Amino acid sequence: MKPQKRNINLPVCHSCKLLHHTLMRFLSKEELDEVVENKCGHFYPKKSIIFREGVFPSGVYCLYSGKVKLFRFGVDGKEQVLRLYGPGELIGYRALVSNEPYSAYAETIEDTYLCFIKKDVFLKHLQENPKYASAFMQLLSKDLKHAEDLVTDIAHKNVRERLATALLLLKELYGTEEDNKTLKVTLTRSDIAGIIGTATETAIRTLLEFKEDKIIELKSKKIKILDSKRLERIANAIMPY
Amino acid sequence: MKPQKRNINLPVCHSCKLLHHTLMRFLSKEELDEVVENKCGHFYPKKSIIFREGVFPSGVYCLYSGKVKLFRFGVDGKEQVLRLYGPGELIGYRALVSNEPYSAYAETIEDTYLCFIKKDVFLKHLQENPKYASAFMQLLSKDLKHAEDLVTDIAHKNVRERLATALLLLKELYGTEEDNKTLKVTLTRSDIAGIIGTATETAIRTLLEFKEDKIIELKSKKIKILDSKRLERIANAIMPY
DNA sequence: AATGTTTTATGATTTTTATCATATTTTCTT
DNA sequence: AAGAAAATATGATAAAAATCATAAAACATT
Repeated sequence: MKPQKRNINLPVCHSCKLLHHTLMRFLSKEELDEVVENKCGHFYPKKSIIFREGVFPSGVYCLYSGKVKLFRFGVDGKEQVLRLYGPGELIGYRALVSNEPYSAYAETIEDTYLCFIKKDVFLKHLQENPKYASAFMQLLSKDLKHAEDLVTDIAHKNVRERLATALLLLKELYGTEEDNKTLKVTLTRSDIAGIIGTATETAIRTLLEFKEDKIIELKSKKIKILDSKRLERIANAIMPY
Repeated sequence: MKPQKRNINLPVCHSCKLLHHTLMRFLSKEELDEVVENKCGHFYPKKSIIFREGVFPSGVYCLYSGKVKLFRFGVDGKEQVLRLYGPGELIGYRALVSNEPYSAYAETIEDTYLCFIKKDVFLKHLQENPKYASAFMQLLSKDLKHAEDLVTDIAHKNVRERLATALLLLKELYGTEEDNKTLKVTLTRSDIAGIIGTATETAIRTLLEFKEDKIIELKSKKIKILDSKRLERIANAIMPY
């Protein structure tokens, strides 16, 4: 049988190695105590759903380790990835502050540990700690800019340009292995199609095109970026590529 | 010669008819005094630029009357409209709170009056007034949701579906004339193309298709919506349309 | 190691939309 | 009101990407 989501002990925030990479670094010791009392750790195996569209949030998730994708289904029934998350990032706050049900799905793309923080504490700190609130506004702003970038890219870049953009983003976000070239994420072709907003077959073909052009190397799901500069030129539609 | 942007006296916030529709309703009388001392009214004729990509913001704009579009240029050189604004709405806060240059252009789509509020006061109130801050977070969240909706729509709806979506949005946002059917906004076909992210010719053809189908009526730039229900079905890709 | 399932790959075809060219209409300017 | 400029309309064609079908490879499970 498949492994399930389960409760797990994770470090208290004060001693969490990620504290200084998270929003929580703006909380006081006392506030952090409150968080610790109102959080609990979870383990989600690869490909498990953290939350679903339509459900009302009862808190936020803080990613400890692993990788998560936020996505929706389009009217054509295909997945569109809106955002990828890595360690230290908060997930699911948009719907919470809007007092709305989630408008997207969150799913792990590899085995993931995270903390769930209860709504009340999170909102209380947002109300009471101006520095925290201010950092949170910057986070929302950054998300908004990212979403607007995505709109412009999907509307005005072709598949080749979007794939190049996505590969560079994946390198930036999740990093590479010791060779400095092989992406640390493992995604199916259909995940990649969901990221760039295209059909799976088209994503496959474009990846193979890049391979032909010696821009990348493919070893099953592993992608090795041979020529970042070239990808940048393609991503920004600088002709000739 | 073309009329230019010019300074204009607009009501003090306390007696502004729009106060209760704006974010500023969360400010105290004293805070509102400060805003009044640090704002100034402007008139922008139709088709004038309010701000440009790349410039650092020195405040926010509060729309008094008129209509504004926020847009970017895609790598293909075509406009993509990210957001449309109407009376009572704040414009240009995203870049301000991120401490970044504008990442888009704002342009009036008709003669527009607005107030410019200086950065320092705006940020001060955001720091000091938790209710104001909280309402602002909700605004950012709403923007984020809207941008994510746009991503999904552009990636997974076809032109017909996107045009239907846009026409309904225009009706909702800017309303209709006395007949309850004719849109109050006047947009060029190329503006519409920019909103739905397509080529101008395609926007024209799809509008004419809707006219053929008796869903809308076109009288030069005026669009009359004859069958909202049908537009909704098209927008949500409910087959048969 | 064998088997079934999922993912990837590849070809052929269709559909959608962009592009280019040009005509017509509307709007603006004098 | 006339003339110029801009916007709209329309046809022909090209390009990009989706879809459908099927084969091959990779992966998971027993």
